[in-house]
Amino acid sequence: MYIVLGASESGAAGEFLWEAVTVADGRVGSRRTVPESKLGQFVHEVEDSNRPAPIRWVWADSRQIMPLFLAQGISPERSHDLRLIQRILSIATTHSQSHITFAPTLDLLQESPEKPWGMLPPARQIQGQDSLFDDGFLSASKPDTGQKTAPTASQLAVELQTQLRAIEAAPHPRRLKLLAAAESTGGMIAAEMKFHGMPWNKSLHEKLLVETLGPRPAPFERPAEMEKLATEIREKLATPKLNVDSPQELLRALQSAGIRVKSTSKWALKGWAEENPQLAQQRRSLIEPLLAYKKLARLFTANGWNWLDEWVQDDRFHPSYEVGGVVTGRWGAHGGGAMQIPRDVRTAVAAEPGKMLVVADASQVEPRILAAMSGDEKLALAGRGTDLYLGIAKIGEHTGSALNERAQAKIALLGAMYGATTGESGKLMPHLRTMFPQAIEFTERAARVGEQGGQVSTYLGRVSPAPSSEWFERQRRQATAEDERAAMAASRSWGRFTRNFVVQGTAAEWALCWMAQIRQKLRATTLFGKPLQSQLVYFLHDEIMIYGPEREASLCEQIVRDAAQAAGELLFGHISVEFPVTIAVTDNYSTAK
DNA sequence: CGCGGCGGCGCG
DNA sequence: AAAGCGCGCCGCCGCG
Repeated sequence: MYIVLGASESGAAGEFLWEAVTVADGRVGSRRTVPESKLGQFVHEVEDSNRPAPIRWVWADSRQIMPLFLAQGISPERSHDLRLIQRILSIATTHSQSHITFAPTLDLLQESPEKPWGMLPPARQIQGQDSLFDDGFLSASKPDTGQKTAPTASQLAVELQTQLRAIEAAPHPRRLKLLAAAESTGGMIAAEMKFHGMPWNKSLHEKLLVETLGPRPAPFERPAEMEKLATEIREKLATPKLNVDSPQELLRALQSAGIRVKSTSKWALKGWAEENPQLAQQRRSLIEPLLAYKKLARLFTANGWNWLDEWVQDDRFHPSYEVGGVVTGRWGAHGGGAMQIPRDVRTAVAAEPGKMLVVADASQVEPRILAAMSGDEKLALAGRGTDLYLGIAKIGEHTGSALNERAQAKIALLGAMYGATTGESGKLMPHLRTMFPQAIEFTERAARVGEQGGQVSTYLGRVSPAPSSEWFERQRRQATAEDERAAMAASRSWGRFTRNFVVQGTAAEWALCWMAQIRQKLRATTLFGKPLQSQLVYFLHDEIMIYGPEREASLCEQIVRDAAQAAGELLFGHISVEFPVTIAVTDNYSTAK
């Protein structure tokens, strides 16, 4: 049963009124008005009295409603986030003639039941998107006035039914239903993570900053250690007024000093130092301070004192995640760079006394997903009970293949998923193809669809965007040899995108299911008759962090492992692909892994 | 002056 | 100085 939560139509003055409307078997049932301050209590009571019959709460936007629940001390069990699901359905329907049902387009995506993707019609059939809600109908408040103009429960109930019909009419309703549930749970988890925050020891962080940069500088000034290095660099280059932060100035100064690099990047500088060991010591002694300066500059600007002031309150880092913010369905994050916390800075992520961090990292998710999607039993077997890359190397050894080392296996497999053609990865590809023809053929089919301007889909049904009209224009007009070359390059490039999309996107779906399973198990588990206090506090593509009392850590560890395998089965059913997880129970993030 | 693009670097 | 995917953030730099 669904219960839709939207604005009440009886817009009384004073406290904001919500309305709850039940929807079951496609019919709207009872209605009830709930004042905002009682919303959490209402949800809690309804869930309790209906247990074990599942209730799925429906709302416009988790980002709006979840903070209300969390502030009232509850978090619903299941949900359907209309904004998130509409986005998933609408990408698939960019081509659709109809804005009522999404089904016709989804049918076109399906060549045959065995194939998880197919071709869409050519670009000229692309229509303007006719979503019901392009006007921001689903947004719950007007940014300019801050006034609530939330959609009513009745309006949302209509949208729900539209979405449910579209899902039922899809080629794989079970999969799309699972995606809707997982994505919605992701919406709740993201809100919970933001609410609880990640433990962040401000004084440890400050200690790290002072030790590496020196004391906090005055505004607009460089920290002492950076200034020292800058002075050293200016002296060695004989350019007293050089701004070390300016790539242009720096590049010119380097070239004047006889260091013939094409860019000032770390890689270029390291490469130059390696290629010219015979050159004067003074010149190489310049590279080191320069690299050191870059390292410090990065720490200072990205995760320095200003960052601490802005993002860490009361020893908690509260990042904003954007569920499905990446085209492939991965989460994005805005503000605070939650998904780029440098290794060195992780020392600041420390457990308080009596608490522990459970840091779990799923091993080689993308190649395992490839094995599962492509049904490549040999690749699945290579990863059973062991490191997948090592498993591949061992197979290579037994069969006398040139691909017989772990490092090679990793480069080759990543290259296959990214579309590498040159370098070591390109060289190893033929051997990989011989070993795993089914998996390799799968990635190449995905690439071919993209090269021709088609769209691909993840296993659960998230569809890749169509190329831009400029892309199609480039394919159409190939007057000169230069045009032809550009068209080919663009085609290949889009092929690499779709090739990667299916794997990265399905891996993101696996990760969503993993987290959803963890959340569910954490909620359902008790210790000495009491619910667990441990919370999911961080997520990074294939890694999660749980924070809670030390005594719960081993339980959490088991939950995380079980959830990983359960996620695989939820997606693919019973398959021979394993999803092993590396777990560190630690009081400091930097010591994990 | 503000803005967007870009080089550079952090993460998976 | 990457190759070969997906991101966010910072400072610089050129544009209007």
